[in-house]
Amino acid sequence: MQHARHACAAQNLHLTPAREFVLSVLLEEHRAMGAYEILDRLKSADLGSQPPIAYRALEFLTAHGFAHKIERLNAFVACTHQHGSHTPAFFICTGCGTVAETAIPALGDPISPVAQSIGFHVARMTLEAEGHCQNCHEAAQ
Amino acid sequence: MQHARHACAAQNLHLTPAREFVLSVLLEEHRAMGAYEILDRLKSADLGSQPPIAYRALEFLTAHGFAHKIERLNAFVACTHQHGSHTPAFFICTGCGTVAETAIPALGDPISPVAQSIGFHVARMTLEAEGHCQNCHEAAQ
DNA sequence: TTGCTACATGTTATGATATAACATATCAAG
DNA sequence: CTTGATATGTTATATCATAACATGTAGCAA
Repeated sequence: MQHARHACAAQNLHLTPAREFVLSVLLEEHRAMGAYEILDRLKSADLGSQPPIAYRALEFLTAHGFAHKIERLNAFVACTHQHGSHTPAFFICTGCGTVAETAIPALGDPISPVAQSIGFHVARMTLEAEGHCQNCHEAAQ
Repeated sequence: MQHARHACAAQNLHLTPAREFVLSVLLEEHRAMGAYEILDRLKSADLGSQPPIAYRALEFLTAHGFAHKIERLNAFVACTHQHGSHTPAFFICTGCGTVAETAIPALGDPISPVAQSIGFHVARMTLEAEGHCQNCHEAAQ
């Protein structure tokens, strides 16, 4: 949150009330939330009541790397890396719903070699793993 | 297609007319198609007119590895690998819409080490890259 | 044959996710 | 004080997906 405020100030981006509120909700929950779940929170906070309000805030946050969309879930999470643009990878726990994030550089970009071999120019990529986190895995035993 | 018929016979799976038709459409198009686009084809072929028809066929095909869902696009492609269960990676061309598939083993599963380090047990994973294929990249120059 | 079971399909209705389009407001720069 | 860029408000609708229940069909066993 601090980080986001600083980053916005530095890049001359407007972290408006709705945007800041959505980010704070995502940071607190630390899980993937649907746009309409977020919209409910916005309603409660009197910051808007219609879908575009939520989608616009989410678009801003994802465009600037403060949040990411989890495609498998059609849902959104706060970015837990305090850095700018990067390609994230996610571990989605189907037990408790938490989402852990890691950056692709930590993996050594797995697809560049393949992409190169077929002449494909990658603009964006998504890596999402579903399974159980340590807690939920132990609980399931 | 041949492969699918054989695989179904071998595993005692029913490749019914609707399922076979959907697979043949996906194989011919060689791109990601939305469920409703597929449903239109089913309608034209008098094989059904309501969404569940398409979704059921797609569920069968994806469950048995004959097709995959592209999460980024909420769309489906035929599997282009003649093998059973595997984790696919996709290269989605935003120019022409074609989707190239490669199997994760070819990449040396990039996330196992990370997953292991945080105690995460991966059940399924998705790797999708968006960009331009060689043709479209050259055309854009 | 009957009746049972499993599987597949037909049908209606609705839920869930997302965006187009246009109006209004805010604010800083010229 | 008006212009342009950005953000918000509002209505409507597009797009994607599934729940729930009814019907059909094929194989099998009594």
